[in-house]
Amino acid sequence: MPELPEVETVVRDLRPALVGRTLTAIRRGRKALRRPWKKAWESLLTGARVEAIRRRGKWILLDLDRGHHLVVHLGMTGQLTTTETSAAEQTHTHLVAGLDDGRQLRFRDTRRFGSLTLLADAAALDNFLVRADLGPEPWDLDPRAWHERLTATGRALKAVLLDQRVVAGVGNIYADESLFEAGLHPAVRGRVMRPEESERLLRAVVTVLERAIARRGSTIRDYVGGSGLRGGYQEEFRVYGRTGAPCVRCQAPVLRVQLAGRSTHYCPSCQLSAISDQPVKKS
DNA sequence: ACAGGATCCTGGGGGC
DNA sequence: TGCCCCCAGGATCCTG
Repeated sequence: MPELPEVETVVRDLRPALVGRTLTAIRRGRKALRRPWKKAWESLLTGARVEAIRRRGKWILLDLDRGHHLVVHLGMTGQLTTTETSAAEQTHTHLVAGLDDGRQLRFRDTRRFGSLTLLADAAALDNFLVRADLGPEPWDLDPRAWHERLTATGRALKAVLLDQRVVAGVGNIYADESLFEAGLHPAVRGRVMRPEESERLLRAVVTVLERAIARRGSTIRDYVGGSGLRGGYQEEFRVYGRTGAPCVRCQAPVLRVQLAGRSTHYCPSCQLSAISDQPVKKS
């Protein structure tokens, strides 16, 4: 579910609620998540104080005193929230951490594509992020390097945008919305991009992500921010999930195809491109 | 090296 | 009500 704007919203919500707090009791559920949980982490976390909370791509990083880092990925349906201890525990809650102000930090994830990992020190965190091979945050991308990366591949733009090694944080929603913003067809091959088109796409990605952050991300079904509030950007979708509905610019029906294994939504008129005539499987 | 497909998991919605 | 199929904000492993 959560892409960069949603993860950023969770981090911003949790910052005032967590920084300076000490974790008290830790309770971990029985079901496995995407990465194995080690029992020893429970005692390492108990008594640890949260020094900072940050985001890198779609990863949430909790910096603890004693040098540990708790790394959280929300997968498709993950929720990381603080709540009153008295709040009823929802189904699919996999971690509950007491806080020294009497509240609780909870991790809930219906589909269990998310993960919780405790890393021992800064070196282990560096190693973890190196292995994840994360590309730059969108606003740190050098336009020339971005253009070179695009033209070095025969993949469709949609596939490149979803590749966390190229740019960190973009997922299915914001890839489609960015391509619409840039007026580029999702099936265009990176190889044929001209410098001004690459730059237009990069600007579109940044613009769309910033708009989405301002609206606290998008809630389609599961997503909530760190305080439990839903996002609002889904009200501003121009193509994502609007199959068959009229394009907001030209009224042509929005199309949906499969691309890079994901549902892809676009306006065949506004995102028409002379170089986009590659066959695309209808779905 | 690269691209595409299958896979992990649960739940909701639509059609019959 | 039940059943079956398709769909879902992601990452990773396997194949060709």
